[in-house]
Amino acid sequence: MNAKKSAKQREIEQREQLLVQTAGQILLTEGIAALSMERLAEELKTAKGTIYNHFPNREELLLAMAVRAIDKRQSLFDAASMSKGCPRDRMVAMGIACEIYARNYPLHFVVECTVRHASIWERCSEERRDFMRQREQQCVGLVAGVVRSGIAAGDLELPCGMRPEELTMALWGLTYGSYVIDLTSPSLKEIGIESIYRTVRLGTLHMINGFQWQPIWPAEEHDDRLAKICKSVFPDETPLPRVLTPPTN
Amino acid sequence: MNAKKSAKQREIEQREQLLVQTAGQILLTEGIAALSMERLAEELKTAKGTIYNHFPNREELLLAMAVRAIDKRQSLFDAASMSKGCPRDRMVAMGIACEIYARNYPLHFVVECTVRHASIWERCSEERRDFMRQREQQCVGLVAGVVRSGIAAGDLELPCGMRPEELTMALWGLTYGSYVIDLTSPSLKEIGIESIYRTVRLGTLHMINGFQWQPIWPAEEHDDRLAKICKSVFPDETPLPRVLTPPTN
DNA sequence: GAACAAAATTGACGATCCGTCAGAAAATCA
DNA sequence: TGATTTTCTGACGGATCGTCAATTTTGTTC
Repeated sequence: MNAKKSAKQREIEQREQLLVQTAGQILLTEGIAALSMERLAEELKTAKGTIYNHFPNREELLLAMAVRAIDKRQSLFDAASMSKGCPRDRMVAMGIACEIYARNYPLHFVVECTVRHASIWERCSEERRDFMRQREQQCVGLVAGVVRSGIAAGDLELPCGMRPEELTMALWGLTYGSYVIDLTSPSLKEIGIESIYRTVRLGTLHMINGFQWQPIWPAEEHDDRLAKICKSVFPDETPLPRVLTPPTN
Repeated sequence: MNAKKSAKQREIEQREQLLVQTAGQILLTEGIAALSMERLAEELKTAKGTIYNHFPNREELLLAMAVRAIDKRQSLFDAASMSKGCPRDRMVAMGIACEIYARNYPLHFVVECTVRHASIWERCSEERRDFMRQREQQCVGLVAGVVRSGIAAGDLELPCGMRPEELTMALWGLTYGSYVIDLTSPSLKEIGIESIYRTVRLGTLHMINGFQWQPIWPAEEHDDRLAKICKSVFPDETPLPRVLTPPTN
């Protein structure tokens, strides 16, 4: 009985996987406009009603995709937060996690941005929204934890009663905002931005330097340092290229 | 003939104003979902076709609202770029412009964010998109100009061949990203962020400090400095409150 | 394996909203 | 005033959402 039950069960679960996956494919290649329930049903050779059996509406489907995305992000953050080295190196690892996420998992990032929009967010069940909120808080918590360890180590002192979460927020805003603009802004090249990753790396580096988080190093050394941390903390991810200085032979 | 023609003409133009204004009201109070052409027609006691006489589709209406918004933003940036004082003070004025924009013109900011979304952007005419691109570039240009004047004055030296537009981009990402997250993130309070303006001010201040843009001042003095600049550059806007330190009597 | 119950699937359907367009109404002209 | 141009109107076709009664599939019991 259990075996047979799980036969159907498994089929359904498999379809849900396929569903989310196919939706992702469409979203990434043809944009959100092409992602209709009809289209999805057609693609999966099933009826529309069946899809509504998995998700009560389109928004919940998107949020399910977002949960997958934030799972990945959190796993990257986890690795960064548990990396060896001084607190500042761990914070660099956090930045690397973000860059890897934006570079190597474009679908995840697009989904996160999409879900953030009011028109979608407002129509989701409170449960799923709570779930997302929790995850978001956990991510912030991981970064803030690194800030705290920096303070504990005596490497960093925050001004004006600034809380670790507030520094986290500033870094979050910088990275998230930059990648969003890159995603949505028509013509960064024309403006004179060759690589958004350059500006994010330079921006975060100097913000942290501005807070006097020890040890401070100049921008010229950053690529090397980052590459080393990247290799040791994220050995399975495709390594990040240099973007600040040409390679030193 | 001219007088009579412009009678009708004026009526039409007036309606267009009212149209954009009403659309803004709905967008701000009830969200983008409530902003349908039917609803708008009803609100204006006119037929749907008449509205389509003004704008070929919903997206163009939104973009028209966005143009208004960016006009306002640009006027604030203009004032900042032409303010007296050292380059760094002018850059602070730019930050003030952003904060005023986000605080005092919430509709404008929401519209800018909305229009940025692919589903809307993709469906606009190339003319309007070009227009927006141009405006965006002009805004970046204004900020980059202040960076350049800082370099020219010998107050600032950018590392790694960083271009003024790249520093602009980093600041843009930080402010834009933070305000967007504030707008769309469910629960910043719970995370421990009492005011997004605090984190943006602290973040930008320390990033600029990190770049060693002279003169450097500590965070404790920032509120005072900012208030003074705000008062002198934007005398007509409601002044920004202190957010970093309590008032010193 | 047959009869029955439960669960899953289907696609037609009502509802909503977009954008169009032929005809009505209003404004302009001669 | 009558002709012509401009503007306005709302019914319509098309797309998509989400529902639900009917149907098929799956599971259970004897």
